[in-house]
Amino acid sequence: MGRWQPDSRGRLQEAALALYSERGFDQTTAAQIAARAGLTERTFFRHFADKREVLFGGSALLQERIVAGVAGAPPEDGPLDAVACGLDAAAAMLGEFRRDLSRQRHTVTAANPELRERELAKLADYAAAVAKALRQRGVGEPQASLAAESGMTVLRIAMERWSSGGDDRDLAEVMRYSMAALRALAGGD
Amino acid sequence: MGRWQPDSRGRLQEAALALYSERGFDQTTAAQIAARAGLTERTFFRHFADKREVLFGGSALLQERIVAGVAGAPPEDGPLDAVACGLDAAAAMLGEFRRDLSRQRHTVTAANPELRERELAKLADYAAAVAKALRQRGVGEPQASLAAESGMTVLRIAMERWSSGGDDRDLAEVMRYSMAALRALAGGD
DNA sequence: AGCTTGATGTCAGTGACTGCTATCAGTATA
DNA sequence: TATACTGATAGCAGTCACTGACATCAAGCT
Repeated sequence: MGRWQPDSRGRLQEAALALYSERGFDQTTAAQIAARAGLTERTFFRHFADKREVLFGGSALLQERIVAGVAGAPPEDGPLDAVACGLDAAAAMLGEFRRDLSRQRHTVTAANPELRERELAKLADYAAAVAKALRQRGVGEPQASLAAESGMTVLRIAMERWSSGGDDRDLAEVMRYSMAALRALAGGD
Repeated sequence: MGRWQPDSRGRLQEAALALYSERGFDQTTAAQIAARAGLTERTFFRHFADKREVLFGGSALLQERIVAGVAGAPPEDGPLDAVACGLDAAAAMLGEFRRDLSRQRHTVTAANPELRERELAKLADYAAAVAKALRQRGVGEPQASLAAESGMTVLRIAMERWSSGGDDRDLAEVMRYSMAALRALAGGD
């Protein structure tokens, strides 16, 4: 067996979510998280750029999936249809998580402005990547950015409904429902 | 004359923008900003909650204007039309600023992830307020949130085009153009 | 004159985050 | 088999964002 326990990163993520839930984000220090994971504060900051980032471990992978969904949409699809394919990919990945964990994470991020800020920044990153994928499909500006941002808005609002328990349906269904509502709003006003 | 120079808050805002432009956000300390304004670090933090907030002085007022625009829209207007009225109000206020100052501010915020995060958080605040105003007009969920968020997306993309110099038209025109593009996207797909 | 208020200053402290250096099991290499 | 190398960690010192408690003192009020 190795010199250290395996999966320090995962242990830090678990410890952080637990402590943020129990004591609150502000009342938790990086040193406490590290100690709970059997590591030092210095090591925490080697794995995560800051105290917030530890809650967003899967975001790079999620972004890849969304972009792949958009890029893999049928060529004849319009911008918003392609974005909807990306959302399906996102729902497929997010739906795998246990819903109680999603809810716990949502409770923590909803309770703290700094964490909400970071969440929005992640969504903006996804949107930029999706806009790029749309441009590669031949969509111009500002259509590409508008479609990408609208898609991330739908993702956010659907996640909100889904993880706060306001809507009991499958995540993918909530997303399709929200997307349809958006189209109706803009189109049949 | 008073015991202190007048308008400490304004002096801090000017000093901060100047220093963030000259040396960069990260390379500027709160103490330096305060010193440039003839004040102490402690006083800086009495006026602004943190180092980022000093660049967002007018945001509360802007939010009021947008909400007033939405609330004052003709009663028969649909959600997106009401939001467009809010955007007109925003454009009227933002268009008053000198464009070179807007551009300087935009350059600074675009160059720094923490500042972009804060900008997104402000837009999310506006969106929440707009959604509330729409609900008071009788719009249900998720339509109210979707319309509000879409409106703030349009505001952001239009501001981006306008202040980075990619579009020479009047800000209000750029916003209307972007809003029309969004409607076309969702409707005539 | 005495009292109150409000904006500021002073000081000491906590904690996020960084740079540098040391350690040491595992691995490759001579 | 001995030796150098690598990678993940620990330890330590430092900067700076931000906070709480208390002091100051002009201006206005009674």
